[in-house]
Amino acid sequence: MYQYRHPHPSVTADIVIFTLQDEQLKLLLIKRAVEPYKGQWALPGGFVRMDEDLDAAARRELAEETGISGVYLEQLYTFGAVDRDPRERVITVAYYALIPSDRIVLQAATDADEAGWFAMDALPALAFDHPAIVDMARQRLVAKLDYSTIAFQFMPETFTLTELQRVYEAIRQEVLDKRNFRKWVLALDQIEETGEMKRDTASRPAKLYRVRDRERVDIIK
Amino acid sequence: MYQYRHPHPSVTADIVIFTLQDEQLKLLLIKRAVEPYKGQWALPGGFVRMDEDLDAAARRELAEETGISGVYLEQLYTFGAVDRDPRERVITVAYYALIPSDRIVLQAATDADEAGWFAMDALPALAFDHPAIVDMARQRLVAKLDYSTIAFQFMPETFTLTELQRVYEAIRQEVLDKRNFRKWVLALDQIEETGEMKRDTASRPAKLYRVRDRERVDIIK
DNA sequence: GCAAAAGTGTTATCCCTACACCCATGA
DNA sequence: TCATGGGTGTAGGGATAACACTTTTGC
Repeated sequence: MYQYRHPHPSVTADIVIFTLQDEQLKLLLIKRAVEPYKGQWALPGGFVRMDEDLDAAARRELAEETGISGVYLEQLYTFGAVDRDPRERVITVAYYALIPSDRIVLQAATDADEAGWFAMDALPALAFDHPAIVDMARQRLVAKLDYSTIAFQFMPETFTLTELQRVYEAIRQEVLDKRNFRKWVLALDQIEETGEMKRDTASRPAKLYRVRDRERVDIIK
Repeated sequence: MYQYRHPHPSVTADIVIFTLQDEQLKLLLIKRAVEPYKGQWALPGGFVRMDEDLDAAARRELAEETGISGVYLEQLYTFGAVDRDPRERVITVAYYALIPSDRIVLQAATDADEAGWFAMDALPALAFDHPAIVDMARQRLVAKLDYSTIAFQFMPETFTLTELQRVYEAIRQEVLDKRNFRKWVLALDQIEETGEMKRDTASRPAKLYRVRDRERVDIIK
């Protein structure tokens, strides 16, 4: 048992895990195996251990749910309403992560019945205050499209300009002008031609590009 | 005594309290009365109570240190490195607040020896990881100048356009063109003439303005 | 009348937007 | 040869940036 002179809250890390699949923005949810909200869908997350930093806790949860590491992860906001968990005071540090579309294979879930990808416009009912967390994450992502290179984090190793444009269109929910998009994205000077072509389609082959510095997300403009 | 099956961290709320004084961006620090870092300057802050939301904890600390309420307050980031406090695991939810320049009179400090305003370019050594918190708060503030009306939160009830310009210049650390600044700020349609003039100076009187909706911080552009 | 700060417009440049047709390939 | 998506340039409009002199007051 652990004893304290004053009451302490629990602290968890929850993660909004985004990816793009079928030209749709999707996120990973798990079905809760225990009360409260047993059987409902929720964000992956869990308690922050005493010997790990907040970012490390988020990365660990991400790895446990998806088997994925080395992706973009950013702290979103901390939610701490007194009654957000019916059992006890739980403060959650929310993160969001972006998964390249070629790495979305899920491994067997660990502490949940099931896990699955859901399109943003067809989400099931969510447990706790998770709807508010998801909503803030979506807003942050949309905002960052405009002033950072965050969208590249969704792309596989190589990709065509049209594929990249579809990513922007899916997140911003609007169609973009092809010529203007290409001028803009090339002017960013963040992607380069690989020299290869994408040949599998039944039309003219498209040039393949790669991101110059995959690790880095720049603030632009 | 409070007992738990698993260890729990402490959670605090720390606040970076900004104001403008003598055309300088300043922040409020308190001198620590207890170990660790006894006698060093630090951000105001304290434990989040079990029955108060995070924002409420920040507002309470702000009121205790300054006697001020009803000002702009925003969550900044949550800092939770394992060893950021030498005593025990302490996770802090950092906030920043903006105080109008005519409300900076401090009341007697409660749980600190002393409190004082320090110019950003002449800060003393700070306790814990507070330098990193202050740095992030300054960056957030500078960024928000560009895309929100946050700077109005520093202004007193009425003010001249030149006084407003000095605020932007102090935060951005650069001089701005008078004509362009006036065109820009008036086009925002957020301030209006009071009809009064500022007469106390030994030069031509200046028109006084007020903020249309003092409560609100708009995202612009 | 002089010092000190307030107030005021125009022009050039850059960036963003709108817009339509030809090209290379596989079937 | 046809269907499919790939690839390309220009012109107009709006916003931003540079820039200097006159006005009003107190002393």
